[in-house]
Amino acid sequence: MENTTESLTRIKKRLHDASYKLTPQRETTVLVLLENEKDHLSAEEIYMLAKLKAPDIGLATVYRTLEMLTELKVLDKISFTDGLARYDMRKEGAKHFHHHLLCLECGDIEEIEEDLLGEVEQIVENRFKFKVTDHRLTFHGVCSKCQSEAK
Amino acid sequence: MENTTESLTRIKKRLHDASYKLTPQRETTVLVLLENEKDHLSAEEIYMLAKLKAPDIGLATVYRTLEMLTELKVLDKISFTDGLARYDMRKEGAKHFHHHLLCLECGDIEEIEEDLLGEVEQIVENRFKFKVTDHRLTFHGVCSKCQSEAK
DNA sequence: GTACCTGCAAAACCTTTGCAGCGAC
DNA sequence: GTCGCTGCAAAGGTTTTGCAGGTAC
Repeated sequence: MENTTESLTRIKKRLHDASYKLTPQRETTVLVLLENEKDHLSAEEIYMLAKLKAPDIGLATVYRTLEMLTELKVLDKISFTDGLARYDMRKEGAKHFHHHLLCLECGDIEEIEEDLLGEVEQIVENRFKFKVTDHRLTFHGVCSKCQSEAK
Repeated sequence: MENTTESLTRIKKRLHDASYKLTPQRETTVLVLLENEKDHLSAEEIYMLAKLKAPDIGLATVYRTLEMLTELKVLDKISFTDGLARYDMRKEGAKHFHHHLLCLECGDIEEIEEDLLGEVEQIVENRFKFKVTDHRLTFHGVCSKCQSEAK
């Protein structure tokens, strides 16, 4: 598993290759994302956490950084049922966006790393002549924790 | 294939069972949805089309109707990449939400009726002990039309 | 009369934009 | 000095809410 320092170095290089600078504000934002990789934070939440590290950071800068990182495919932008955008780190080398399990009872979001759609994508490409470049897959249901509690 | 009158009757019954009235405004909104079933309309677009049939209808009423229909599972609310909510009729008897193919070049959205996820859902249920009740699956890529034009 | 529904306007909310200033080179 | 980046405040766009009035029963 890649650690935070390695990830940061990799992202730094990504920005540099695209002629963006890794300013202190951008580094802070990226660190917040790396330290909360599993949390599907919203822009506002990222801003709040960034403010703890760098109190002078502005919300607009966070939005601009998130937009830039999404464009560079460091991040994926996704919206679940509440209608506001959330941001999710794309794993190193991941060809596709990972899947999500959204629990309708507790709201928890679990991630599935492995790509379960290989075969399904083949069907889509062949039957619909649609060239797949990425996907969004979220299952809605009840997580194991809520299932046990319901008993 | 179910026709508009049958669908309207079915939805009318759905509202009645849930103690909602099918007011003229609600009927207009439902008709717009049925007549544009393939178009993934936004609330604003639905409002515009409803206004052609009933010029006095208010935007808030349309929003309230859409919320009610979503709650009754007559509609599914989904947001693609542009961040605003779009509404999609759930097919009669459909257990799950259908899939979408979003073309990144022309923005067109194609629907896939058949459920391609049966096996994948089994894996999710068994491996992650997650009880699946529904899903959202959208493939991003290039539609057949844009592929031919690119040549 | 009561309960539900409506249109309008205002408010709330999330996100983007304009702009003056700052900093690296 | 130029160019990119920043914070702030304002604007923009979507959705929700408060409220007075209307309608069905």
